[in-house]
Amino acid sequence: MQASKSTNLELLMLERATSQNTNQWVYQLLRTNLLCGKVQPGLPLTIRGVAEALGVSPMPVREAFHRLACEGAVEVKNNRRVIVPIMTAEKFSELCDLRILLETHAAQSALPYIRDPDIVSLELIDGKIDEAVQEGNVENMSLLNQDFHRTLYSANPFQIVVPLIESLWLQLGPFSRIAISKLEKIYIVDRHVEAIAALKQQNSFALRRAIEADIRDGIASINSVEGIHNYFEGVA
Amino acid sequence: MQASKSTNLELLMLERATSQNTNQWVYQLLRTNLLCGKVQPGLPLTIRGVAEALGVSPMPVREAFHRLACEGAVEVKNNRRVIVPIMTAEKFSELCDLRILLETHAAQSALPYIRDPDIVSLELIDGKIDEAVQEGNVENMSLLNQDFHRTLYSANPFQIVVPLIESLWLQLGPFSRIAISKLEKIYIVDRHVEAIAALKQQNSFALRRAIEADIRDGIASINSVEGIHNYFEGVA
DNA sequence: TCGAATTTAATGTGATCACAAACTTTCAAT
DNA sequence: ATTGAAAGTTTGTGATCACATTAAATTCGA
Repeated sequence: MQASKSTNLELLMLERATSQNTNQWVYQLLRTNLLCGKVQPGLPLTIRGVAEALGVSPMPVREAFHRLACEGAVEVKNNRRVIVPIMTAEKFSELCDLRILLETHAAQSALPYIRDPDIVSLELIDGKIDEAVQEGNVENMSLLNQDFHRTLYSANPFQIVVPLIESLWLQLGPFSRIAISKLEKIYIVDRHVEAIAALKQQNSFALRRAIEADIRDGIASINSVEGIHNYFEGVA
Repeated sequence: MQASKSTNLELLMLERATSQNTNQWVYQLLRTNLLCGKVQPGLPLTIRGVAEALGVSPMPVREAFHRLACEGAVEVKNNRRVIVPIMTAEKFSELCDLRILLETHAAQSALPYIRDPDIVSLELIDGKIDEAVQEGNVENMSLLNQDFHRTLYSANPFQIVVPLIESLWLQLGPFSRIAISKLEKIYIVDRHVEAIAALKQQNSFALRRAIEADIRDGIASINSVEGIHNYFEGVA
């Protein structure tokens, strides 16, 4: 009768699209929860625990774990226990460097392919972000922000880099969520508006600057959190 | 009695380390075969086919396929058929750009952590590469070359980037193999030696230049292959 | 003889099960 | 009370199976 001991697992539920099979649904659901930081670093995950929580057999969960592990989204310990990785200062620094490196490249590669409908989409997303900010909906803020960036980079039909970037987001997600939740208020210089302006002007340099500033702003606000360094490494 | 029709599948076999379980063994084996290009683009892969070839149940193969798919190493078609992806000119160009971007970054990030034993390891690997070149062993050439780069970048204990780079290698592997096999003779300016020299001097700029040159040499030799463009996209 | 429809085979998916490794708890001995 | 081993539980792994979907082969009709 006792449910799986895999701690109290709170997951953001997602509708299961009719087209996607159980594998994909479970994977997407876990992925989304990691991206928006719904699960906290250090949280142990068990196959049977998640399977019960989702009402599926252990099989799709097992596969999802392995896929997420190879993206660095979860960590398989020597004991073959799976946990949400714990952030270190060095990892955080490296992840931020790589975000800037890859995302500025992705933005510039996408620029020649940007058309008016793309810009409309981006402005739509940016509007939704404002709503999420006003509502204080942190999960949506994260997910929509990622949506903005992904939409921009994906304008390049030959892009290879988005999956790499998403891997970085996955590794940053749970930690970032902690930091953001501790932010008193979220001050925003809307770099997205700057980016959209650069797109309209086909100004590659301004685009790079806007994207880099956007990322750096996010990093800065995380670093500004009082006592954030306590969340590096030392979690029980 | 009829064996699985998944074409004539020739795989480079790997010893199964006592420590690794079936999952890991199958994954590593397929991964290595993709990295060194032992399997050719467009080749359809079936779970049961590979499982029979390896003498394991379909389960570990299924998991390996999904993991490789999320690394971009294999492609899951709409019919949920799995094939080795076919290269396009645009993908190739983008993959090369990303290699330079990420690997020069990785090298420079690793530089401060390089110690004498690391250099010894690199020189050892470089020696083995020369052997492989003289033997004309293309698989070993690829694998050892990757080994050299991976060893260099991994000197940084906080590196995040190696899995991203390996994803690029995986996508380039099968295509590169075709190109290399068509090369009359392999001319080599040994950029590895230049890189090692830069490491010894702790010369960050020279290191970046050597790594970039090494990658560009590889690209150039692929592009120099007569009629290589026929292997873009149009494979039956 | 060729093409469309039906049948047959093959394939991926997801669930269940048996097993071994790892972790917890229990209990006795110092 | 503390330490140690042993029993019990939980967990990941890998194999097998039933089912739905898709590809291939065969058959039937024009």
